[in-house]
Amino acid sequence: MSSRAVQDTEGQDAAVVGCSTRAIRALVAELHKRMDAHQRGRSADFDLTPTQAKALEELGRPKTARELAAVLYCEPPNVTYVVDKLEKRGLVVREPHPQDRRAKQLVLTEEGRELRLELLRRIGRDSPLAHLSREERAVLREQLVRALDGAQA
Amino acid sequence: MSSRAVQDTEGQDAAVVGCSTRAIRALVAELHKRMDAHQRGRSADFDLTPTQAKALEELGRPKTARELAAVLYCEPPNVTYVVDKLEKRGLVVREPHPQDRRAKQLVLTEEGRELRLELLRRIGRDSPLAHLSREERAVLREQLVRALDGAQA
DNA sequence: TATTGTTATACTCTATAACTATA
DNA sequence: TATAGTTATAGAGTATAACAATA
Repeated sequence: MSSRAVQDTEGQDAAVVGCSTRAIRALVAELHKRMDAHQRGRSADFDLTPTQAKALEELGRPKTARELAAVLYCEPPNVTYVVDKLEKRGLVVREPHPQDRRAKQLVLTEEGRELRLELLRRIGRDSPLAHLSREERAVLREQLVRALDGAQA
Repeated sequence: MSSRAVQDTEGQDAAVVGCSTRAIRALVAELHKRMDAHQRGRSADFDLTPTQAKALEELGRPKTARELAAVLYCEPPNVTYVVDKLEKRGLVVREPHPQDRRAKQLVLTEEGRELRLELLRRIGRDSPLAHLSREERAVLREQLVRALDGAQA
């Protein structure tokens, strides 16, 4: 990132200079891209697509398909799609729901739980944020929470 | 977001509590999602897909197709795809490159320049960050830059 | 021989609609 | 009648391979 001055409204560098909304959007997008690329890479290390990895993470506790759809921000048919693949690999099983016979509980197998923990460990190590001290991460977190707080969901 | 305590490694709430790498990843992803949704919505207001809008933004200065591909993080065929649509709407023209007759300069038309500025103005207004003061944005920006600084690209 | 942009094509991901079995 | 999950299908969006023009 160069630090060429803000010359005009047309310059693309205006996006990363100053503290305009647009500048912050560019920075958030860049940070997200790096963390996402990191997670994508580590997921691939275990032959998991990013969505499969996210599903595995979220199934630390059993969930129904709809609950999983909610946290993955996707529609139920996609959960079927993802869970099919995890089930074929023996990482997840569909169990009958104790209260509602229409629903199913998605539960990690022993192998699924192990892979989940390995994945989380791997993602945490050599993360794009590894160079920050605990204090720096706390400050960053504080600012992110503040930014999210007043924003409309 | 509840504030249930960090109970164990399996709890999904561990993702948003504390200042672990994972917690920050979740926060960055959430903020990015909101800003992205906002931009998607404002782009749609002008009948632009997010990628078309991003291309329009980046063409504040003329670029070749490969340069545009680089900033859009995509492959050249997709640039052809996007530029085709922008050109049909009269927002962009493909001009011969002055130095290299293989390449083309992608240049905004007068209409394209106007739409670009309207779009940027619209995105800046009522942004998800509008509730932050100028000082708060400055602090947030400072932390984001720090996080990006040492991270491997 | 390498590179620019295009065409043709395939693949991934996600969404909608229709179906079943329960509630 | 409404809801949970599945199936079938279609649509974006993106990627790879082959090609023509030029370097």
